Amino acid sequence: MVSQDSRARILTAAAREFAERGFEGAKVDRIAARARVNKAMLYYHFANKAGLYAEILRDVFGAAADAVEAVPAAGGDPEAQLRAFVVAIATGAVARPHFPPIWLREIAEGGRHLDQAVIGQMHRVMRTLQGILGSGQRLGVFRDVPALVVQMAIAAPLLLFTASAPVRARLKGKSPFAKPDLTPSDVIAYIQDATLAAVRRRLS
Amino acid sequence: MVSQDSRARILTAAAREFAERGFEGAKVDRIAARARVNKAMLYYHFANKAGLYAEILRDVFGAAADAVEAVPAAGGDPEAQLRAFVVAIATGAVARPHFPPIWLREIAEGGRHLDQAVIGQMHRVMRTLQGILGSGQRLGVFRDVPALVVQMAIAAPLLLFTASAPVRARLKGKSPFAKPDLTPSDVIAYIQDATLAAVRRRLS
DNA sequence: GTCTATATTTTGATAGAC
DNA sequence: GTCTATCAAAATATAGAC
Repeated sequence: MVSQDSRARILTAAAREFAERGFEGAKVDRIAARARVNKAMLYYHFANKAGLYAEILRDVFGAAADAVEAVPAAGGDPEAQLRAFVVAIATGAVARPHFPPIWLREIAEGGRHLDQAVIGQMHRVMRTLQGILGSGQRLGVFRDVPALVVQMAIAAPLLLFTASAPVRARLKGKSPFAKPDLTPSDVIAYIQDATLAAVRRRLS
Repeated sequence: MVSQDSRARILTAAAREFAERGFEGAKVDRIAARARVNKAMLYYHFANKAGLYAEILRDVFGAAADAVEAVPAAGGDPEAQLRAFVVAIATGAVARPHFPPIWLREIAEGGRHLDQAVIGQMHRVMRTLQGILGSGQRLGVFRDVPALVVQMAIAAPLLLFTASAPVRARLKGKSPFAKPDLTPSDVIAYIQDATLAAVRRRLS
């Protein structure tokens, strides 16, 4: 159907617009223009700006939760799973480039637009990480660290690194930014190392 | 002078409003109301909304740069300085609670409002960290890691933790958030450990 | 320095024809 | 499903008196 087409185009255009400008900064006219649909079409498919935004939030967080939950399902020892968890968060963020800015903004907003569906998806991520950390503790290889802190120490640098790509590109050439042309892999490797070192039971 | 008073009140009110709502979400009427001044007063002191925002950005980033630069000035071995660097970032963020959300948003925005002054302040922070890492490398206790990655792995979790306080408070009681009532010190200690473990030269 | 009143623009949203 | 035309509210900014 052609309607599916226009609806889908609106969703991708809106994701971009919300990522670049935030909820208030995003303009309905601009979303319609980017999607190459009439503004009235947008209101035919979605109740209003907030409803459109909510749908994108659910999609974005749902994909992250799915990627993360695939990690323990794939098996492996706790250390390998923790490394894979970092990769899952990172690739999820890279695969949907609008995800990091939207998430950062949502946190800064105090979660004003988070509905029950999205909160549930955040819980799925946390439960998965808690599972990995718990199994490591039971095996005696991990010490007892609050999962929320570990989650933040993993996700936050990845989010900031991805979201800051435009700024860093703009500042390129000017000293200490992007000096050695950092790749996502550099960041992933560092966070894997730091996380495992911090979580591992000290042999002493 | 009474004018200083109203000007200062506008600045603090604006910092709060921008932190809570972002540049577009912040409303001039609301800033004036929160500052208990007439809206025309605001335009007497500041050219426009963007000018007011720019002034707050400069203040916010300048304070962070100052706090960070005090660290090497205080001396100590590289490991102690790196720990102190983490504390400086964290206390800077806690002391100005509007700083984390504003910074997160600015990154998500692609640095649209960053002027030369603010970029210079970011450079001061990076240069300081590079100095600490470099001295550790020359002593053979640190390995060679890109300063930008280390900076992100330190600042990002602290920013997210502080900025997410409102969300976490709202979600309190509901499972895996705020389970053991995390304090900033918990996060600081974890990041210090993780950073040092990741940066330290492996003995082997 | 401070206020009232108001101009101007932008923007979210809808009515109604096709 | 799609479009034109348009409304109504909000929001930035200023003129001008005190």
